Amino acid sequence: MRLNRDFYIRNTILVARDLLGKILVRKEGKKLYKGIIVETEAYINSKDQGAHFSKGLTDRTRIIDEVGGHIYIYNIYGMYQLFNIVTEKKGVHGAVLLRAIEPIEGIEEMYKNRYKMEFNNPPRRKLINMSNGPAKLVMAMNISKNEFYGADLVTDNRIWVEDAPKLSLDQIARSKRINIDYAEIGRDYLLRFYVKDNPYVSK
DNA sequence: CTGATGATGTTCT
DNA sequence: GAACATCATCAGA
Repeated sequence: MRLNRDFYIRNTILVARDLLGKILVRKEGKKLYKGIIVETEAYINSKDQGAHFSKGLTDRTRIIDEVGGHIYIYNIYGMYQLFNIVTEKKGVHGAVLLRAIEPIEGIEEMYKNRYKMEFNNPPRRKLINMSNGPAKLVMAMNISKNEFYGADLVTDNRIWVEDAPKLSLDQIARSKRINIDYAEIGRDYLLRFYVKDNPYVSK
């Protein structure tokens, strides 16, 4: 079952936590890719200097004004794109960054997307490296800003999130977010969530 | 295994 | 002109 609007329009931190264990599904023609979401980060209100929208929206971030469930993708470091899910009601700003997934279906195709190489008995190291980071999972699932900026996970037929049993709190760990040391207010917030002991969680 | 470094170009000041 | 929600690669231990 696809997650519906009600899931996404809640408090951003709850959405970030509850996305753990859910299944990100990407359909590309006849190919189907699925991965368990194992790591997320919440970006919250205007006091959170780590959030791109802390000083108001720009052309890059305009979609964050939309109702929860829309996709916010942005370019970073010239060569990468990061995937976020807009949260909260329309007009309330919040987003969740997906930082890692555990591939469970379409693995060989995802491997080709990721490495531009045939899947041929690869070492475990390379399987883990397929999607254990925010830009890596975007490459594995062949998601691009051009095609997916502003798409709606509640209605789109190329991408959505499937429900799965809720994880227990003792399966979930929490920490500071990665690489936002520049944010004097916000860098110490415990807004990164990940599945304990899952090998696909980023290093 | 760890830490350092360079790649690369859009966005914002 | 600087900053950047990252990754691959390489040197050293």
